[in-house]
Amino acid sequence: MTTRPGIDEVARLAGVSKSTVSRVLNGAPHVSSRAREAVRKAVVKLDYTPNQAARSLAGHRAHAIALVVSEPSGRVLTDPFFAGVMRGVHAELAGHRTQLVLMMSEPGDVGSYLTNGHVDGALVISLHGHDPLLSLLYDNGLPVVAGGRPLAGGPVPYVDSDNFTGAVDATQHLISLGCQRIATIAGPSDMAVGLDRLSGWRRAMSGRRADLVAYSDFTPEGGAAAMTSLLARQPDLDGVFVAADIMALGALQALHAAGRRVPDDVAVVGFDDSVPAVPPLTTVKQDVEKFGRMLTWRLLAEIEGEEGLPPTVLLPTSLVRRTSA
Amino acid sequence: MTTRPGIDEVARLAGVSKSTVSRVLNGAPHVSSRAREAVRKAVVKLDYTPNQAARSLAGHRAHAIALVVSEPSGRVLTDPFFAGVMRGVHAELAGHRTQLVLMMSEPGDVGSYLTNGHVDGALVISLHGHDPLLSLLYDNGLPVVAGGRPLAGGPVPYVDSDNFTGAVDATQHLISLGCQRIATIAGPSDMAVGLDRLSGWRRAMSGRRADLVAYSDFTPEGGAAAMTSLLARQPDLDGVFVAADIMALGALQALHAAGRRVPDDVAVVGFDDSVPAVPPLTTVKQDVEKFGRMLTWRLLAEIEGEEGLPPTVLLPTSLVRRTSA
DNA sequence: GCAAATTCTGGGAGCGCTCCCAGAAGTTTT
DNA sequence: AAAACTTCTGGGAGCGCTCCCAGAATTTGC
Repeated sequence: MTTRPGIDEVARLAGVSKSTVSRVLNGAPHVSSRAREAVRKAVVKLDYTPNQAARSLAGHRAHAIALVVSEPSGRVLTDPFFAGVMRGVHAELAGHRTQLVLMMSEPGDVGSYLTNGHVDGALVISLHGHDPLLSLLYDNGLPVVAGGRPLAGGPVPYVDSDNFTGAVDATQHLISLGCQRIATIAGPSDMAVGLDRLSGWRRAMSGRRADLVAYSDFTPEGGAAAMTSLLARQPDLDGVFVAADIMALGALQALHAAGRRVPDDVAVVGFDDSVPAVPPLTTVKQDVEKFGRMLTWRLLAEIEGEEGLPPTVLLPTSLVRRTSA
Repeated sequence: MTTRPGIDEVARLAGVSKSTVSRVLNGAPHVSSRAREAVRKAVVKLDYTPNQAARSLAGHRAHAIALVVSEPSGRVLTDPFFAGVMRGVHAELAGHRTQLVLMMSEPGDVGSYLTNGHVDGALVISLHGHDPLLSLLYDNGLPVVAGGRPLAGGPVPYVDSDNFTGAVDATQHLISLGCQRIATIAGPSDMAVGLDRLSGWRRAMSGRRADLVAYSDFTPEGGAAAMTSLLARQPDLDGVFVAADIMALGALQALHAAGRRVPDDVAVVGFDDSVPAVPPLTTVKQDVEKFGRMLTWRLLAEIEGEEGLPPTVLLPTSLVRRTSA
């Protein structure tokens, strides 16, 4: 690796000063088109890439944002939801000369790392309960956007799927199918996504018996266990709304093991449209990639200091009919 | 956000010089335990975090490594394999004060970005065909480790699962079950992982008719299509080795749609142990998290300039018996 | 005991940029 | 035509660290 060209080499080759090169690089105004062109050529010729470290140090901008996964075990990574979001984040970041730094938040020092100028902003997803991380960041003046409604409320802007409406649609579909005893496998009650989908189910079930609820944890194993216990409580249940496809996978296994046919004996509706299954799941589709893009767009806008940004963005969902219900 | 404390504030509070603080921070020798202790206390009291940008600039180290996903579409992100690897990378990075920067390699400029000092090394995974990226990086003197054997060969160190042996085991299991007409759904032929698993199948099939091969692309849809075509060619096939669970999911759907019972009519063995399915898949398990850890360990060691590092690390696999075969 | 080695410490010169400031060049107004 | 702007340009002072070097404190050898 030969020594990298510096900004002064570019300046020399282009016949201008460092300052002018810097202006061109940062798209600042007050540069003659002749100078701009000369710099452009020099940059290409030398294959020059500005040194991020120096830029950050001098410019007080990190040129990086953090994606904080607030999950001790790091389990979320396996989640197709997470993968989709990350793809969206990446897509939106393209062309912004901004790095994506990935963090897991188990160690308590994440907060101070983030508030200490290493990143220009943070995306926080998979937030549980009343995690103080969000307000810590917010109070320190770091631009933050939450992925999924934070349970704690507060002034932090967030992007979320319309989980409530999605769950209502899913449940109504089950009802319209003629199901009489409809259960639900809900997500963790310390996350808004779990609560909101459960609320949707309750809303749609109003006027009916709505006590067949099993809480679980967004894992296939958890879904299987929940299904088994539901079956024990109500052997003749004929419909179930599972608050995540990933749990539905487990539920399907449990149903199969218990000798129930899907959808003939029990109709199953999932949420996420994230995994293929046997039989193919009827599910509530959410556009996770768009989710990631909105999240990132919102954060970048905040960092740029744009005015009048919406505090909340709710993305629509849609029911996808397949075989399971 | 109040002004962050700098190294000189720490120095002042600890009653020593900047240099000494720097030494303590970097674990350099020749520091009295008294000074070390004083600095430690000051750091805690001020909640001091060193400024990465300044460290990088002055120290000629980026304190960051890149995880390069060499997949145009970014599709890999959805793959449970990728998620597991990333978890491993993260785990191994903990305590190394090193950032993980995520990159997709579609734009051609990734190479020059990487070779221009923004990262201390790179992990390249999901490499297709004879992608020139690896040698570009290697030739520029950047420490690189490939995740999965690079098809192009060359001097770049790599970490891989023992795909060949795993495939042999899977196929032999099918044979020991008494299957007579064993097919395989292979991965893409421009990736070593696809080729190696196919070789394993061929090895185990030696002496038998081994022409029931369908190539696919590590997606559920592709797996379904491959299964369908296989069924058309050989309606009475009774065993199939699918080179990835994610494809097996699709194959299972196709089998189901064609009215075949698994495992009674057709026994199915997958690879990866990455997804739950109905019926639960018999599959070749590989420890993807360990994969990520090895990858990272190898790269960090290379960056540190350790001697006598193994050019290649092969991780063992094991057959997990479940219901599908 | 003193010289020589060894461990420790502080000073200060950069790392490669950005950004402020003052001045040069060019344009419009009176 | 000079005055008053406006657009452009270069110089140079940092940003907060690391690392080299020389000097102070301490230990060891004879």
